[in-house]
Amino acid sequence: MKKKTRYVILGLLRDEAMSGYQIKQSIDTRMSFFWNESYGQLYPELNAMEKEGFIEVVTIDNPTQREKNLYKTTRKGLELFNQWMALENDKDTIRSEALLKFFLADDQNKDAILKHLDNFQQQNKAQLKLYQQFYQQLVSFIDLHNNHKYIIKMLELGIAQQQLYCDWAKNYRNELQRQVQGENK
Amino acid sequence: MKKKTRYVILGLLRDEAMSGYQIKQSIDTRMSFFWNESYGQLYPELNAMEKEGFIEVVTIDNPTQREKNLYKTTRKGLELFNQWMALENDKDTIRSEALLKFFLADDQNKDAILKHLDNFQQQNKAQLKLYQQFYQQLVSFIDLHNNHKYIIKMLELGIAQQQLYCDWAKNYRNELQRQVQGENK
DNA sequence: AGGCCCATGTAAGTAGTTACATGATTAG
DNA sequence: CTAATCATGTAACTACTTACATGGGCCT
Repeated sequence: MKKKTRYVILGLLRDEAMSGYQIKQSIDTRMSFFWNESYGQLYPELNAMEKEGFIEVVTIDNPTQREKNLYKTTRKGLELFNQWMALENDKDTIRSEALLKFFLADDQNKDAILKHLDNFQQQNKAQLKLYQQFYQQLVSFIDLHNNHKYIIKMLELGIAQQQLYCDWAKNYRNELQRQVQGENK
Repeated sequence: MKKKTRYVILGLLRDEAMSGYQIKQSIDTRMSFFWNESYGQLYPELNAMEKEGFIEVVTIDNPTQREKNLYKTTRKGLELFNQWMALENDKDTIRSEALLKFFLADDQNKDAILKHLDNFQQQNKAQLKLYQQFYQQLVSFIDLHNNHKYIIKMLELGIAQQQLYCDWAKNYRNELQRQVQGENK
C-alpha cells in the first residue's frame, strides 16, 4: 500500500501554514475517526517534500515567536495533490482492538468487556466533543473558505459516528450490567 | 504496536475449526468495519501458533473433502486469549483514503469527490448487506452459543454504521450534484 | 477447456511505530 | 521551580502488504 502521508500534508498546508507539530495535532483532534499519522512519518516526509519542492518554508514576520518551521503547499505541490484526488482509492486499513474484543467475547470475558466498554465510551465521548468544537468554530465563520463546507460535511459524519458509538456503548454496558446482577442474585 | 493476529485467530478458532482461508473470509465479510488481515500475516502465524501449541490441526473424518488445514484453539491457546482480553487496548489504527479525500477536498476537486462518493456508497452498501445476512443467520439459531449475543451486538453496531455511511453519502452526493447543476445553468 | 474460487505459502519490499534525545516556552 | 506542552528529529525495530508461485476442484 502506498504511503499517503504527503497528501495529508499537502491538503492541510493549502489553506494555512503549519508546523509538523500542528499538523499532527490537527490530525489527532479533527481527523482521527478516519486517519492517523505519527511523528516518525511526518517529520522526515516534511523535509523530503521541501527538498522536492512540494512545500516551502514560510518565514514569520513576528520574530518574538519561538522558532518553528511553518510550511505551506507550493504550486507544484497543489498539482500533485489534485492529481491524487482524481485517483482510485486504495482499500482501507483499520484495526480497533476494543471492537475486536467486543466481537470475540464470550461469557468468560464479561468483566473485561464491561471495563473496555467504559473506556470505549469515554474515549469516543472525548473525541465527539472535539469534533463538535471544531464544527462550531467552522460554522461561526461568516466568510466561508471554499473548502469549509467539505470539512463541515465530514464533521457531520464524524459527529454522527461518535454519537452512535457512545449510545451503543452506553446501552450495551447497561444491558451487560443487568445480566451480571441477575446472575449474582 | 504489538501484533494482534494471534488473538483474532485464537478467538475465531474457539468455536469452529477453520482453515486460514476461511479465517480470512470471515474477517473480510464479517469484521471488516473494525479489522483486517492479509494472508501474509495469517499463514505464517498459523504455523507458528501450531508449533507453540496454541492451536492444533483437526483431522477431517470425511476423506472425500479436499485437503485443507483445519485448526482449532487448544486449552493453552484459550488461556492466552483470555489473558489478552483483560489487557488494556492499544490505540486504534485507521486509514480511509476516501474519507481523507472528502475531508481535504475543495471546489477544484468536486468531480473527483462525486465519483468517490459513488464508490463509497456502493462499497458500504455491499458490506452492509453482508453484515445483515450474517445477522439474520445468527438470530435464526434457536440454540444460541454463549458468544452469539456478543457477535450480534457488534453486528448491530456495524449495520448502524454502514447505514449511516450510506445515507450520508447518498445525501451528500445529491447535494453536490445540485450545486454542479446550478453552476452550469 | 477455461475461468473462477478454494487453498497455502514465501520473499522482498515498504510502511509504520516506538523509544530516545534534546531543548524552548508557558502556566501554575 | 517544575511540570506540562510545544517542537523537531532519528534509529531501530516490527508490522504489513504485495506479488509471485503453485495446484486442486467446480461449474458451464
